[in-house]
Amino acid sequence: MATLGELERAVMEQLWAADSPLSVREVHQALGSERELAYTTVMTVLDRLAKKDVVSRERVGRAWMYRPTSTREAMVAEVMHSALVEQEVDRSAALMAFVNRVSPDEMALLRDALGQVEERHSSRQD
Amino acid sequence: MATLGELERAVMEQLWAADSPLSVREVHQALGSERELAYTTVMTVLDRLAKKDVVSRERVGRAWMYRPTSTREAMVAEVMHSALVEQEVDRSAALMAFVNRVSPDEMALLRDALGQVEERHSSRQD
DNA sequence: TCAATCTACTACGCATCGTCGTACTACGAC
DNA sequence: GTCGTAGTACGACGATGCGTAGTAGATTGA
Repeated sequence: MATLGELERAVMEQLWAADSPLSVREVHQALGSERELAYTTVMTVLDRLAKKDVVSRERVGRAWMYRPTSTREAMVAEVMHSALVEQEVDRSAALMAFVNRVSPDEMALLRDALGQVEERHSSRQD
Repeated sequence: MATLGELERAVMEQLWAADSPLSVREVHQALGSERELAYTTVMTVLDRLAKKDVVSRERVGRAWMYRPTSTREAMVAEVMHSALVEQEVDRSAALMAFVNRVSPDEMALLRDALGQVEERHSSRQD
């Protein structure tokens, strides 16, 4: 579930960019500006994404409306975490390597995120 | 490069567990206790890993000796980071989601790692 | 010289993904 | 009520990656 194909990813872009569920036709048209694809190609991809639970769908009239099951950021976090908790890996060393690897900007963002979450945890005990 | 197959992963386990480069035969024997594989199967896998630059090899006599190109932890960090820097993703939100997702233990480790790296950076300015 | 060892190359089956066609269904316009 | 259009369901094909292994050829030690 971590790795989507290229077209699958492009379809997800559209769904994430939209603020409401999209039909196959809408995704097809949105992709149309970048690449020419058959309508059924988009349909197949959305179908596969639904089978992988990456998107969910809901019937509206005779059409299905598709939306992502989670935000892009949540998916990224999921990939990051699943890499970390891989068996046998030394998490401490892996996190050290990770922190060493990020840019200064990202490190600052990480520090902020850590601060916010820890603050939230402590304030929950009021 | 992020996703290795199951057998590829098992081979990497052996290489990471060893403290020196291993020959095909050694990897084959090391795997032998868990699963029965043809010698050439292991050879093929090591060959593919070398083509992917996940391992490097060096000739010793008529045989090749294989070793990982990076530690397991560095590979994990790499996967985590490449997920984070994916185009278009809101890094701040992704890092928030990540921090929210880890266990308390992992959060403590993350805080330590961040502290160590930041301290190292500041002390470098002496 | 001969057997053992090692590599290089090829191959096959299966799963996934990009890509699409065909067949069927339902609904609105005439 | 029929017919075209929009929509779905399902199947399929080629490429690629991976698990798996066989065969051919080279090299080396006895």
